[in-house]
Amino acid sequence: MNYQTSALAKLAGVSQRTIRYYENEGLLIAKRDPQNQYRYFDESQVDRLQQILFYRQLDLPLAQIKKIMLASNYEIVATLQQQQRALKEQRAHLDRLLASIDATIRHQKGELDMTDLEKFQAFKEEQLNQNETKFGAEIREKYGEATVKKANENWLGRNQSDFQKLQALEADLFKQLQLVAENHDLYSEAAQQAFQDHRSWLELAWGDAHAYSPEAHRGIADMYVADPRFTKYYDDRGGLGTATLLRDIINLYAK
Amino acid sequence: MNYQTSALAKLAGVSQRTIRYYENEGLLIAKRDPQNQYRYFDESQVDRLQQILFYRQLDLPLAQIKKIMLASNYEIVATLQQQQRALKEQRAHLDRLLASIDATIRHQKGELDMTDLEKFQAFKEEQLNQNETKFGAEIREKYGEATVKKANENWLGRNQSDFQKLQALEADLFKQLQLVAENHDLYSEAAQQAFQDHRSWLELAWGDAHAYSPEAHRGIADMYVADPRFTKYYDDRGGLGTATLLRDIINLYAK
DNA sequence: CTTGACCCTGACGCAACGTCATCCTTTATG
DNA sequence: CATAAAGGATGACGTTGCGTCAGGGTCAAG
Repeated sequence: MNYQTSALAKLAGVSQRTIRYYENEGLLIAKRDPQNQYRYFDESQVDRLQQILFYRQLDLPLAQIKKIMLASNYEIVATLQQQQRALKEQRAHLDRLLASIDATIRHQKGELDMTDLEKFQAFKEEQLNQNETKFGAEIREKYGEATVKKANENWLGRNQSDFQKLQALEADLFKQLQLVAENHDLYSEAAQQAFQDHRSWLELAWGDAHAYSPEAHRGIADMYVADPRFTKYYDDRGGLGTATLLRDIINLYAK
Repeated sequence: MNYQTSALAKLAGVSQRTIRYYENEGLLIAKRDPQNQYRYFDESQVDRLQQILFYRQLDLPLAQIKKIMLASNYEIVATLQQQQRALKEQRAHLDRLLASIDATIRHQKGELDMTDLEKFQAFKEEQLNQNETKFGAEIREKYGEATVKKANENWLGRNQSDFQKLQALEADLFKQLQLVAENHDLYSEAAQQAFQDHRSWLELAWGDAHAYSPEAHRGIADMYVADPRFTKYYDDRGGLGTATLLRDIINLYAK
């Protein structure tokens, strides 16, 4: 029993284009009528197509499917496990996005007075996870890929209580910065306290993935001014000039 | 303060190509130096870019982002909610795929004697969910989109106990079909019981989304023979010719 | 004045088909 | 048997969001 293109397409519930495409890609094999070039598929191809569609369901790229169908059982399992990891990662990604989108919606609705912190926090997590932020890029250059990776993992694995400590430290940091802004004294108690707050924040944020160093601390301080995302964050919460102030304080004490 | 392309790109941690692309798409606005066509972006564009990247994170297509940034608060929320639904759907999809892939891996490893039923079940769920199966297509033609949609939701929302009832009905169905195959009597008790089993299965599978009708029942019976996926399924479990037998029985009694 | 370092504008590539447009057979109908 | 409708085939462009050259003009420094 031979199927023509449209018959096979109907059987499998896909388009003719798909059938032809698969044949062109070498995933399906058709006999050709030498007169009119019509394609004819036998039952074995029906089975093949079913297999292809099964793997396609799992979002495996056609190239992989092609290999898989020639591969040993062992290799198939390896491929599937890899795909499994990829899908799990995707799902985790979606979870983060959903959390973020949810916060944003509630913010827009005004139901929740979402602080910029939350937004920024979500944004940071996402950026850290994707290893894409300039922050990460710069640190990475200086301290190597592995260190940053550990730091990221550490950040994401942070638990609720650490998270709250971080927020508390930030709160005090802004309080101190407020004082410094009022008395204009970089050598005041408040300034020193601000520096300590920020240093503690950093150490906690980095966890044991990366030991504190004054150089790195100053590098980050510079970014607070150079990167508008961070500048905006600090200026929004502490008033105009806060990012610059913080940078100056850090540069003064981080030695 | 004006940023050139590369400066803005670095700030945001994206490529120059991305910046130019966004400008071409009208998402960012640049002043041009009339002499050399150099782009210059002011701070407002930095903010815009941040917003764009935020929404891009949520996997919103650029076209949507373009609209959103001109839209009212209300419309933004609507768009975000839509996106939220889409993402949730994606997550559910991933969950199903992961279940399927897990079963397949264990099957390949031989750890689990996955019955074809499980595979088929997963396949069916997936197909139903995607509204793509020929089964669905044909029913849809006959009874309209809304009915099928309800049926699908119903199927997917099915609980464990219903699921087990369905399997029990199928088991009995195959037992009766076995008997009919042996005595070759379409008018036997077994044949009538098989018909009743299948009818009950159908009604349970459709839930209250769609009232039973003999025409639909016969349509489905025909598909059991026409569609090799279904044919294979029945023949594998009940022996060669089972699909045809079942179709004949249904055509006889469904009036 | 030359040399990099930058900027610009095309234009192709990617993944997996959907969707024409154009042309050739096969099949059905009058 | 002529013609029309139906179905098959082969390009080729469109889609999405950029990555990645290639080719060419521009600007600051030595």
